[in-house]
Amino acid sequence: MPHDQLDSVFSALADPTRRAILQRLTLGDATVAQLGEPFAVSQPAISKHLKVLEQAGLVSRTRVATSRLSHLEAQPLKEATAWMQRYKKYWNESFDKLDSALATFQATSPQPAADRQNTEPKAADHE
Amino acid sequence: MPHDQLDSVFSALADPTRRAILQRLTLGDATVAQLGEPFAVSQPAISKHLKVLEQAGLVSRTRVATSRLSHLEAQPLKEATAWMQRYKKYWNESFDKLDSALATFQATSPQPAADRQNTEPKAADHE
DNA sequence: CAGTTATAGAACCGATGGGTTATGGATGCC
DNA sequence: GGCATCCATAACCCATCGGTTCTATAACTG
Repeated sequence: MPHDQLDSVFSALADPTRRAILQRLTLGDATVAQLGEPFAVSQPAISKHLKVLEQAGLVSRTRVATSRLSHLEAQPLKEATAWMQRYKKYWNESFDKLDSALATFQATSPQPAADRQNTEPKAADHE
Repeated sequence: MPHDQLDSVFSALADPTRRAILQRLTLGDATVAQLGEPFAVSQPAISKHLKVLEQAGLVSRTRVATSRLSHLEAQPLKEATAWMQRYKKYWNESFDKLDSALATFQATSPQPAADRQNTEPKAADHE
């Protein structure tokens, strides 16, 4: 999963209205009007949310008569979960591991005052 | 996990620099300067990212001499994952279930054209 | 074909986000 | 105490976001 897809999925999920829409879609496909009904916002606002969800790959849409049915596409959630799973082993890490990071290099100029340093990640490739 | 905590966790994760910082922290605690080193941004920018991560509960910080060490706190990731797990059963849903949603009510005024309707979620409580 | 329904798009607005530079505060060192 | 180092805060800029209202388009209905 490329960065920007994670970007778009996480930022789509960052909005409570959009999360509620996804939850609603677990009950089955729905029209824009139906999806908007629980919320005190205008119809274009819902359309915008759906567009965000669609671009994140979380929703697909099909025309049915004058309506457009939204359908939950959960695959990106699977991939986002996969990304988070990397951190599983840190979920219940004991507190006395706070100091586990050790100095493993002596690098350039002004060293930070503390001597608990880590290896340089350098060109960390952002995932 | 309350909404706004999910909000802050997901929006914290929506930024690639912040995700990279989290990943860096799996190697061990680090100073602000160390965390910023891989990125072509100013020091205050990193401080801001750390503040966002801290407020999302993803990072804790302790003073050590003049530095402040950031420590990964993965617990919110566990909870965010738990939220996503609700969708697990939709991850590999077969396509012919597109129509699985059935009309289960005949409600108010203008019915959408399609007859594949769902039960009204009404006052869906946003999770 | 005219009208109605369902939705999308355009234009706008205030708030927020990520970035900057400049400055201030806390701590360690001589 | 004075200075250097590490970091945070303030003030600002511009882009994006979530919302609005108004209008346009697409498809059924009579």
